[in-house]
Amino acid sequence: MASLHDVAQLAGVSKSTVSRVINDEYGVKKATRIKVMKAVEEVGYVVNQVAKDLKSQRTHLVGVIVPRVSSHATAQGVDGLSKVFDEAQKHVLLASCQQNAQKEIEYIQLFNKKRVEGIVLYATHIDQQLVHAIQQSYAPVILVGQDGSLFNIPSIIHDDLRVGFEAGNRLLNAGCRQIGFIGVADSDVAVDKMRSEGLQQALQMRQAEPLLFHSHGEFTIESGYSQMKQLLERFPQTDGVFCATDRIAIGAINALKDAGITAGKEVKILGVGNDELSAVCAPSLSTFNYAFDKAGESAARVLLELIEGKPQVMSKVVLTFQNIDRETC
Amino acid sequence: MASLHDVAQLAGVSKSTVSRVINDEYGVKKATRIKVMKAVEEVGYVVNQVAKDLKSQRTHLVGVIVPRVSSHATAQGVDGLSKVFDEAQKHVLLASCQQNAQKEIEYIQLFNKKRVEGIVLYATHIDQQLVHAIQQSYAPVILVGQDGSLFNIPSIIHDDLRVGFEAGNRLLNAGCRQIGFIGVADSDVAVDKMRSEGLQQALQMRQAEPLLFHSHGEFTIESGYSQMKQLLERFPQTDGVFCATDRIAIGAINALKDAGITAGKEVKILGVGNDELSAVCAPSLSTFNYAFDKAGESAARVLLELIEGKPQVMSKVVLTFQNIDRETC
DNA sequence: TTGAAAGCGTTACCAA
DNA sequence: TTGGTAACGCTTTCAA
Repeated sequence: MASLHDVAQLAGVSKSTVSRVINDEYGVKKATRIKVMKAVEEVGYVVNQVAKDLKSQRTHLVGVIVPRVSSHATAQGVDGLSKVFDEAQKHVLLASCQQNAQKEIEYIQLFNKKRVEGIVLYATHIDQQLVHAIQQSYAPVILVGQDGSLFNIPSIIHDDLRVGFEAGNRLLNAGCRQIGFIGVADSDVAVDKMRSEGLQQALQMRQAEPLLFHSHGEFTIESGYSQMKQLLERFPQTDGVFCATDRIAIGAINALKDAGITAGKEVKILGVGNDELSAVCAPSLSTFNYAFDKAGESAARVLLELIEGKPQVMSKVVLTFQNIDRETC
Repeated sequence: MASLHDVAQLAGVSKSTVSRVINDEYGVKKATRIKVMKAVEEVGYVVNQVAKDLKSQRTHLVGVIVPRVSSHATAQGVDGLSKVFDEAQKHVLLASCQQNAQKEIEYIQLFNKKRVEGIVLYATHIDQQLVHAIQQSYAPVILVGQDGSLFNIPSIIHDDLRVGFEAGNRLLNAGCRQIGFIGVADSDVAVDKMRSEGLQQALQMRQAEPLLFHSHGEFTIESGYSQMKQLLERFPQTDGVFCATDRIAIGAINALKDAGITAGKEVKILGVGNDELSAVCAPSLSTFNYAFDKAGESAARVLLELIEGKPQVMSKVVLTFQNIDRETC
């Protein structure tokens, strides 16, 4: 592949001159410019950005780490942040970890070798190892979805405590008395811990019955289904269920259906996320709208400021949500 | 940020020696090795991959260009190809074009500057300009979703003609006589042209009534809804509709519902893709399963072979599909 | 208006 | 077993 050197030779000028022409600098005679441009055409010269990056010590690269891209939260998020980065002329190096938490750390290190200017990390949990890796990172890291502010890692999160609190109030207002929670791994602070805690706070404050159950499963429809099925047997008195995500909630709706129960009548169901699925399923799912695209955009914007060396002004951004009332509550 | 040079100085050895230690080459005295490792720790040395890439003339980078990531086809595809590239130690530079076709070309050029080793392009249409840009690319390009084999661009596609043909047969077998097609932009050969053409061929072969209508819209539920609504007025005799995608089909189901018609009874509906939505909506959507994850994996694998300099053995891979029978047909 | 040379951080070859 | 040096492809400074 042709280099500046080849072009220079063909045009009969020096590399410096070719460089000047390529970069539209002035102070080059028109005749030389044309001569050079012709040579560029002829050899099919394409700038070597790697060399340029090395010379300039800037890569214009940002790293994005996600557990997987085919989830509502991350897909929307990646589109959101791509847009912002694109406008800022940054390019996205994407790593999909296939749910393998160890890889998050490997990618943080890899991205540092690649000299990315910043990293957006969609985490599902946060432990000592991860915190350490982030602190070791030369490139600034911003966390999305989990709260790392305790460790001074700037974070974009959703208001998971309040969403649980709201869920409790919505279920109680709908007349529920025996309320349970279907969550995910308890290492997931945002999705499992905060949301259930908010729910419990609401029950306490309203002096309702304490939480009937809190079960742990996966982020899938199938998992929601099988959990709800088991829970129905153990807790037939259940009349309200708050599910940590919409997909889990849809599984729960199906389990109720199979048991001859209509979600929204005998048992109220509430999800989180406002996944497209929730509008389409039957009965349609009452939920909370989480602005995943805005989360991505915010993360990108905050990271850009950090990259530009602006002082870090916030320790976290907590995004709000909207109640979405449909048929199941 | 510390470089080999700094480490060398601190350890009191030459850069060459440090390089040898870093890269685990043998022929280094144990004592020196330890001395160097200590220095590495001390200055927090991190390899500069940019310099390494320049020196070795290899970036281990592949570019992936998508119209957007938050669609079933691309999200699944990106996860699939990420997995394969990850195993092959390649890293993914992702560009989300926000449906702006001009950007596809810009990104092909940008990626060449960045010296990616190959490019996966999810295209929504294919024109002279795009073909030209691909032919100019030094990095091999593989197309997903559209057939570029006519221009000698290796392509991974779904069997869009046959899916239309099958759709025709399924609708006819279900007793439909007045069949229409709801498509997308007619510049989209794969999704609009091929699928409708297959449908027409089935109608012809079975000597059924010719296609009642062929309308053009967007890839959204809303668009499917508004089109179906209009078409119902113009063609009240319709008893079967093949929709170019599942989302469009779901919009159509809702439009029928609003008109007091049950999809699957008076009017049969068929979609394409087996989007998760199709299993969850009511009535549930009969469709065709497209293996988007496999498409991504295939693309990655084919590209890897090209990168490794293996001869190009195929001009396209046509993936098959499965009929998914649910309630609407 | 142009060119020569140094240097970005590596590796690889040759010499010591 | 180690070190010096050139080279990867570019930009930038200084001199001509």
